Parts: sequence; C-alpha cells; structure tokens
Amino acid sequence: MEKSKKQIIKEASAKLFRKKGFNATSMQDIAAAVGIKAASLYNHIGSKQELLKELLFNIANAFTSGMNDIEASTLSNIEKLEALIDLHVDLTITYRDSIALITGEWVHLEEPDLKNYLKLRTQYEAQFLNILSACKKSKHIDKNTNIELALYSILSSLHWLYSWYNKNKGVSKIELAKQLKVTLLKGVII
Amino acid sequence: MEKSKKQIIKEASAKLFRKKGFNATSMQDIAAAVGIKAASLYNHIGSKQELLKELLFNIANAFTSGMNDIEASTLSNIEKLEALIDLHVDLTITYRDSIALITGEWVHLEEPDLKNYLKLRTQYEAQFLNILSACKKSKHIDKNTNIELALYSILSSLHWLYSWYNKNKGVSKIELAKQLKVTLLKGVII
DNA sequence: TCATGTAACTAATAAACGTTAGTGTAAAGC
DNA sequence: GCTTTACACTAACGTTTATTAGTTACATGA
Repeated sequence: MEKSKKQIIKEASAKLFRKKGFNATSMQDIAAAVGIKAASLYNHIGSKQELLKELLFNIANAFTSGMNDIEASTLSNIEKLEALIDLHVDLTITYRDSIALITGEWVHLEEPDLKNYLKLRTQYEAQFLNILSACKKSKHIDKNTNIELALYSILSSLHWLYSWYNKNKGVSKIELAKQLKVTLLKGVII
Repeated sequence: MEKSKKQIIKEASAKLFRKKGFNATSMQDIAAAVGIKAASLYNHIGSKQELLKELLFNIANAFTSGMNDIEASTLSNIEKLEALIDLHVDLTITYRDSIALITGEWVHLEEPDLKNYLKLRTQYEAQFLNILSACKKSKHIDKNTNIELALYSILSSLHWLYSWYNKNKGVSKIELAKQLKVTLLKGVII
C-alpha cells in the first residue's frame, strides 16, 4: 500500500513546522509543499491543530512504548541506560523531522491535548530518573552525583541529536549510538 | 537611574516570547503585560522584530565577549572549559528569560540580522571546539573521543539549563556550576 | 449507464495581526 | 506663561490567517 495523502501532508508539515515553527507555517505553505491549494487540505485533515497533535503524539507514544519495553526487560540498570540511548537514536533517525517538534513546538498544543502530552512527558522523565536512581543505589553511579541534573543533561543532548544528525549524514547509526554512550554516560557511570 | 520603559517592555517580551513563542505573542499581549495599549508600545520601540533582535543580540554579544575573555586568558585548557561552564551559568542566571530564546526563537529573525546572528553563533561554537581540540592534543581528552559530538552534548545541556534552573530556584549558583562540571566534563576529560 | 465518492478547485468570511495617524494631557525647560 | 516633549489614548488600515461553502472533474463499482 502506498502512502496516504494525509501521511504525505503530515510529513510535509513536520518539515515546515521544524524549519519555521508552527505559527509561522501557514496552511498555504503546507499546501504548496504537497502541490495543492490550502482549502483542499481539508479534504484530508481536520485542522492545523490536528496535524500538530498527531505528529507529537506519534512520537510521544513511540517513546513511551519504548520506555515501557525497556523497563519491563531483564536488562541490568546500566544496560537499560544504554538501551535508552539506542531508543533515542532509533527514533531520531526514524522520525527525523517530527522529532524536532518535541523541543519547542509542543507549547502550541491546545487543551486538553497539552495536558495529556505533558503527562506523557513527565512520566517518561520519571521512568528515566528511576533507572538512574537504581544505578545510584547499586553503586554504579557515584553517591554525590545529582541525578536530576544528569537526567536533564542526557535528555537535552538527546533532544538536540536530530540537528546534529542532519549535519552528519555520513555517520552510521551504530557508531553514533556508541559515541553517545561514551560521551553521555562516562561522566555518570563509575 | 531607574529602568527605562523600553527595558521593561523588553523584559516582558522576553518572558512572553519564552512562554508562547515569538509568533504566538501579540503586541497586545506585550502591552497588557506592561499595562498599556498595543499602539502605545510604539512610543518606545520601533517594531516587534526590533524587540526580538535586541534581546537576541544582547545575549549573543554577552557570550561572545565572555568567550573572548576566556580565550585570551592564561588559564589552562581544562580551566577554560570550566570557565565556559561558569559563563553559561552566569548568563543563564543573569538573563533568565531571554536566554531561552537562543534555543528556538532566533529562527524568526529577519535578514540581515539572521545572518549576523548565525555568524556569532558559529564563531562561538568554533572557539569552543578549539578549546576542546586543544585538550585532545594535550591528552586531557581521549584520542577516540568525538569532540564535535561532545561539543553538541555540552552546549545542548547548557541551552536547557534555564529550564532546569527555573524549576530549582533553591540551588545556589556555585553548587550548580560545580555539579555541571562533574556531569558534563567527567565523561570527556581523562 | 448511472450513481457514488474522492479530491481538487474558487470564492468568501470572520478574526487577528502589526503598524500608522491623529489626538489629548500633563510634566519639563525656557 | 508659553512652548515643547513624553507618553498615553482611540480609530483605522491593510494583510494575513485558518476555515467553510459550494462547485467541478474524474474514477470506481453496481
């Protein structure tokens, strides 16, 4: 089955939202990118807001689902950290454009979507912190390390991964993940 | 001398731009925040675009100037890295709201400001990378470390510092800088 | 062949936007 | 006391915006 028109529109939107921001992207911009007139978009989508919502929740759900898999696995805590980095690298490469939206464009969600989105995000961070906390308990992370700060540091690096990846298309996914584990975890893990 | 009205407007704008984004913030929003009508803003400022421009270049210049001081200093390379983290912490605390704009809102600058802004940014990153490179040469950073990736990792963490700092007002500036040095540099420095 | 559904189009609407023009008023400078 | 400046206001303008309504063309399936 080929890609649906709606999917094409969503991908074009992601690219534009990323480059110009949600508000600065007009329906005409999106329409032009897929070769139709703005009004014709509404044969395929409900609203501009719906586009943003679906793009963001696609990704949020992918992260949540990946995190749940990792949490339920029998990996060691350190291995879970590594698996999380793999997850971020995978999703960054899979979703490319739309993943950029999670850094800033989520603020343009309307209620109640905004609340639901933040709920997913908060939960994700809590699960991530849990794993870091377990590492600390099992003495794989130094007693004096501020794990909240470490969490923020790791997550912000991973959030920006997409912009780094787009500048270095040459680097392989495996090599990227390997380097990230060294850079992000060596400062934390004993 | 007390704060000029223009300064008050700029600070209110920074807070709003940060929360809602540049495009989603209307002149009425800004006017309401300072207790006047939208049209009255133009007694103090030239345009909405000018507000963004001045906010961004204030910060960009502060970073550039701080970086130049550090580069010209007699500190060791490792000490320069630590000084850079101090610089980011200082500016994050000093500028609070407007510093958030450098992560995303700079895309709404118009030419030729956009080009000039990116020039400053690129130069800053190059200088930062230079210091990392010197550390690698002097064997303070492992031969196999990808310093471009390390740079991105450090910078993205520092870009997000403002959002972390706002959630943890209790933590002191000194303690924050100390923790950051451990978290960000231990993974890199041998 | 006819009916149906899909998906494009043009035209229009109502709201919001940044900005300008013109007016009033009170304080400051001569 | 007169003039000027500073700074607020209202009113309006021209654009841009997302979205709706109504229409047309074409392909599919009965």
